[in-house]
Amino acid sequence: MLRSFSWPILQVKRMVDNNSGGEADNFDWDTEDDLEIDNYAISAPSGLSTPCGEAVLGSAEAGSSGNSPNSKIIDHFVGMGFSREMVAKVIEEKGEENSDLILETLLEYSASTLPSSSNSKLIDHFVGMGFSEEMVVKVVQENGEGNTDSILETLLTYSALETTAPVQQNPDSGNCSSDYEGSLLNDFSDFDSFSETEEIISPSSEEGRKLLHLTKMGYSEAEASVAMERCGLCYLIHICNIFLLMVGRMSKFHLDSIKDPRLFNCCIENGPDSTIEELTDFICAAQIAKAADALFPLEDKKPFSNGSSHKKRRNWGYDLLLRKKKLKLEKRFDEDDDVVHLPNPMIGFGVPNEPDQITHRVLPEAALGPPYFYYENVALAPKGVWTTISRFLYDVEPEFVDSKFFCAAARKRGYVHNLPIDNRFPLLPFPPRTIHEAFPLTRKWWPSWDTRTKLNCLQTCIASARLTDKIRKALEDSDGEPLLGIQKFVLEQCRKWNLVWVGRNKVAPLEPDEVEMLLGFPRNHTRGGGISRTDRYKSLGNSFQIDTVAYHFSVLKDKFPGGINLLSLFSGIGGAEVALHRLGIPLKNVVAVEIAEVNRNILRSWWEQTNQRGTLTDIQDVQELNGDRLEQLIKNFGGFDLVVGGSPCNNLTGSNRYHRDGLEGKDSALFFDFCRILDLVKCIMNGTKSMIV
DNA sequence: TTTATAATGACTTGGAAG
DNA sequence: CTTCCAAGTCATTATAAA
Repeated sequence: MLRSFSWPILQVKRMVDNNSGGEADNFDWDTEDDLEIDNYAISAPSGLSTPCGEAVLGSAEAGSSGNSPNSKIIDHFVGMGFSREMVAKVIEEKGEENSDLILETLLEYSASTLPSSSNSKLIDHFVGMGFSEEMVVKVVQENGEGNTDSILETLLTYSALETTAPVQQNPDSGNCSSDYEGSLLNDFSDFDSFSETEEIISPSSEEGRKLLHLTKMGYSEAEASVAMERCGLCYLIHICNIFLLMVGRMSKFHLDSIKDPRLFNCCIENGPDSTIEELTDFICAAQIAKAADALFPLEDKKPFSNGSSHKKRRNWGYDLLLRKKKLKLEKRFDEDDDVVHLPNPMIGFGVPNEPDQITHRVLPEAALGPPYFYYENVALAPKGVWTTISRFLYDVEPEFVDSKFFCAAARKRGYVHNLPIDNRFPLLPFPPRTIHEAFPLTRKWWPSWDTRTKLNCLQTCIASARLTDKIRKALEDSDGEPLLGIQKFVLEQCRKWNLVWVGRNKVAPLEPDEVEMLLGFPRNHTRGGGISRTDRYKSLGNSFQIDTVAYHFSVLKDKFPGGINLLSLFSGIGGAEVALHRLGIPLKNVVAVEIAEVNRNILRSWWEQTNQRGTLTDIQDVQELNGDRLEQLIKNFGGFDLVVGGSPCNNLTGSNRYHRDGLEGKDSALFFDFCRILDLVKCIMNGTKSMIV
């Protein structure tokens, strides 16, 4: 199942490879824009056209809290990417009761703005892969719609051969016979407003130089220069996606809450007059141009001296923005793609004492170390999340493992890493593998009808005393064997809250030290030092399962007998450090980045009481870890051997009923900082190497 | 102000049943 | 094939207590 995992980006890359005869600049940058805008108009409150964070919020609120009774449903569809005007009109026509009908009509209207395409979904599919719309339409006409494989083949052939085909502008872009010209014109005027900022970007102006300088804070020059070798277009898309994410963040949150140092500093340097357009436009243009220069070195060397090419590149960035919107939209009714099938049983490439071990895999070239990297997050994330994570991490297939194969509690996690997978070995002694082994005293009180042998995932909260009391009373009411209904209720709650039997009719949540034991940490690892009991549960619930992670890390023991330099992002209570230590891999230099002070204290005191001989460097926030800082750190001890991180899951996990927003969520978006930092480390280390060689 | 406590579903998946 | 059901999930928020 996992083997048949296919990553669309690979196809894009293949296309670029075929096309790499120095003619890649014939790639159609421009023509899709108009079509896409027609199809997926940006609605006004998306934040691109308003001057600042406060204003963005203001307008969004004005939009959602208006006195119109159906403003909520309008917002719903606007959030899906339709223009407000179109939604309002459709609701007026169809009423607001039947949301399916509304959606259908909206899609119909959107599709009707596509120029005479017989199957817009099919075309969008291939356009989404990176082919130009013209080419796709042509090929579909030639080959028919039936055989998608032959369409893809032909497209690949065309993009390899067709190096001199004139790029045809869509002549109908302003001639669209849609009922929504008003909204479309508005959208165009939004785009036009970007031209006002063009001179800011030009390096000939004072501000331009200042702003240009800012890019260095995130992406070093070295990075751009090796971008071509690394992964071609994939890299460009990567940069664009980071940008898109920032746009998303900016439109969602107050300007004060923007932590990205590039944007933040840009705000400061540019003064309070800076607008969202200026900031995002700058970052987009600068980064895309930078990447494009690395990609197409034969083209104009000066990134901004040619107005039209600059505009093309920039438009391509917005094209991507639109494309991403479209993807989101497609997900609503086309769920063929983007589904990662979790293996059953969830054993990844293999776990100790189980058959079906896989000891060989071929990693994409861009993924190869040094450094080794290891990324972790919840397996059961919303649809598409793991596809995105994998794409951003060099298309490495995630390894999904349930920690119930290592200890007495389940923990379904995905791990994306470039570690070798042969000759793994487990930590010894084995931890208790069943509830009874882990908590022998509970056996006496464990009823026969509670058939659990493993606990469910250890989370950050525990059951209330009222619940356990309720269970006790329900059981005391029945004499002897409780009624089936009672059994069912009790068992349901026990599974939900991981309750164990501690007395007659008495269930209880686990104690913090019991959680420590299950997760493989030393007893009292999180105890004392000023942390509250509530926060212990929270920190532990957010941590690695040591035996699982150590099993994956075990292959490093032979490779680094003299010790390891570790960059630990989102290090929490130090799961990675503890795992390596328990494997007997010496820790030479550890840079741990962790936002919570209590967690940093826990790691620090563990470091001191385990008599570590290396050095531990604390950093508060991943977003203060920029290129300069990393360059300095890497210079100090010659590079990192391993970069580990499990970025926040709270916007991905099913437990979150309030803000399960996916990778764009406030906290889970920090995943992209993991990517950014890993990128920087790779580039700096490669740069250093080539200078030495 | 910090900490503890209690109340609060949605979404996805796999598999059985029809 | 579709429909239904069971199971599971690194959580957030409001409020009371310390």
